[in-house]
Amino acid sequence: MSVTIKDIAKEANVSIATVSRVINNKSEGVGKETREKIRKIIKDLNYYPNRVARGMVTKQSNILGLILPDISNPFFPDLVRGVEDTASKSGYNIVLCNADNNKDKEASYIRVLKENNAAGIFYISVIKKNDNNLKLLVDGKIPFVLMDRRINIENVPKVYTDNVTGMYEMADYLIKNGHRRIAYISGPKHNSSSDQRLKGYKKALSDTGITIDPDIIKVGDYKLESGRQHMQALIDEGNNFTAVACANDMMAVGALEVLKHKGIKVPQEISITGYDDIFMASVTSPKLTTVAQPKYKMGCIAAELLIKLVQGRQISRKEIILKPSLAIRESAIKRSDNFENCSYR
Amino acid sequence: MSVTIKDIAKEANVSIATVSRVINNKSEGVGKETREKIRKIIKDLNYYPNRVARGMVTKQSNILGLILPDISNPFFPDLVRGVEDTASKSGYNIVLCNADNNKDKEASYIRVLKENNAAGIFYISVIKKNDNNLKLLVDGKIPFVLMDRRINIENVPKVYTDNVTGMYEMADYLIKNGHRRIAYISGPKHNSSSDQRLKGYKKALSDTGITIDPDIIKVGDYKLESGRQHMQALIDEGNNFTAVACANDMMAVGALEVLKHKGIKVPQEISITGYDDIFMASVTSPKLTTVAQPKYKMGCIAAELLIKLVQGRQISRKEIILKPSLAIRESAIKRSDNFENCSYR
DNA sequence: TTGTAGGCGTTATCAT
DNA sequence: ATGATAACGCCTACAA
Repeated sequence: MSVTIKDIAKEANVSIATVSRVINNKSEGVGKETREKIRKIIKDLNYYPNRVARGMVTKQSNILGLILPDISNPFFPDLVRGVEDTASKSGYNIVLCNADNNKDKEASYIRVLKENNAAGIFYISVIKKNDNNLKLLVDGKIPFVLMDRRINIENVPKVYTDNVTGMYEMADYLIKNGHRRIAYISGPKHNSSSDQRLKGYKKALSDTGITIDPDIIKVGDYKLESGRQHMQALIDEGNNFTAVACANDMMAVGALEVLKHKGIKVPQEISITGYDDIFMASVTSPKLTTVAQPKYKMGCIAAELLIKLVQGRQISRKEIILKPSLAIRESAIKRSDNFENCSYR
Repeated sequence: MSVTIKDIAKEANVSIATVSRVINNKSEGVGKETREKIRKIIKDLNYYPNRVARGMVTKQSNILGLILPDISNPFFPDLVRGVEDTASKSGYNIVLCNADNNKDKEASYIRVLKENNAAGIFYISVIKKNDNNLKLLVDGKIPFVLMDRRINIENVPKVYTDNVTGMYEMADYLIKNGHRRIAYISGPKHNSSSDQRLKGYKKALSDTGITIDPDIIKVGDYKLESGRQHMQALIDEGNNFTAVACANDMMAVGALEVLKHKGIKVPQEISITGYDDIFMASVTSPKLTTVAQPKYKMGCIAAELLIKLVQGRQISRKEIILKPSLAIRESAIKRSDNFENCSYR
């Protein structure tokens, strides 16, 4: 049995109310001497307050749930670190919930989180406007912030990066480097980030008057293997292109592999780009040119937001859009003029 | 305010005791009809039990702390996933604690975890026999298991992989491939896994009668940059070697980069190996030959262990040693006979 | 300045 | 088969 407020009270010959006062640093209501004495005893007995009991009466807790698809996905650790670092600075703990984008798992986590009296929830998921889990959150009156994905739901705090602009700028960069035939390996359909990025790609092309050719747009699933497959297909089908933009780094790495395996020189013959700037992007060869998201920062900001919410403080903006930036490295360069004679044709 | 057991009781015209009985599925003590009625009301009112309150009386919680250095380190996500997956299957939640191997941070997390009445703790850290935080855990009578590192402390449950054997086998593999001059880039000193791996390397060499040459043993810090630096140094100092074994993949990736940059062919001129088999190892070019640890499995096993402990059940073994295995890929091959004429000499 | 007592949502013991 | 009630550790009016 651990030491409780009662033990301290008994030892100090005061009431538990007095002890409680010094524990909570109530500035008034305790004599200086008593305070000192109690402090000493607390230390001697190695007492620490029981947050669970405290939570019962204050209706608060320092537990924040973090629901995300999968911590093994290299995109998330940085973001999670950001969340955890700033949360812990304010005394909050993070409960990790890997839900694999599975609605049932998410619902189950939400429930357990509620049962545990979690103060708030970070929610990273493929969410639709009328999502049932969203209702769970709203009806449960539990503060939450949506992260990473741009979702068209009003009145719900969210923080994400501008995926349209990110991919727009990347495509634009390719175009400015002379590329006209730019293949695209997209993420899964009906996934907001994926949709947004595709949109950015298309917009950049049409803004420059380049025809969008469905033949060189492939739909992958954000995983490495699908990058391989679609790169393979792109080549096998005899398509004509000098660059390929991938909707994320994983697929770009897969695509790069295929290219190298075929003896096609990157970036001399074909330029290739990614998205996310996961750590791996900086160690491939050639190093991957990609779109960097401020992942860690996103985590920090989301945490600050949620904590304010939890504490009932005002938040200035409900929607925070972070700017992505290009990480120009080695995998994309100026189109070579004699690309017609590329080895792969 | 959320629905409580009282609301259910009132609605059903029974006492809270009865409601409690059906909530906890007590087989006896409730009439069939009453039970049905209560079940329905629970559903209708969308009631869920408050675990915090329950914990107050049962002295239990479903919260497990996971103290690790840094989730951003690519080695950990898989392991964490293993922990979380099996924990959640048994209804336990994981509180993530990134402590950066910092004793104070760890101590602070341990404290908060105790305050939150955590049921148990996974502890991944560079721990010494008389570590103060260890005492905190033991004195606090909080069940915990040590993970990942082999630590020489009795009577404390631990699960880790055999690092000596892992590196022994890798060095042996290199030797069997004709290498005699095998450089080594070690992890930091006084780090158990690092020490063990170095030990394995040395043992493999001496078992074969190969002289250990301190000149080609460098001490890094497990980070990519130090792999770069020491590879550079190895070459600059004009050392003679045909292979270099690195104590982890990160450093191997850094070393590989330097080699490629210098135009030295891997593996034709120099073989290189890593340790850990993080995802990245499978996408470098050449793909990294490395020592694979069953990371996910380690997480699962540790979780099973801790949960048993928490539930007061018997555990069969206090120390579980997992076997590493070689992941033979492309970065290490047979020593070429004319290595004397390598381009880098 | 300090103490008393009620209550937070449950479980568990003991009656009925 | 059910109900009343103490207890878990703490906070917080309200009283003294």
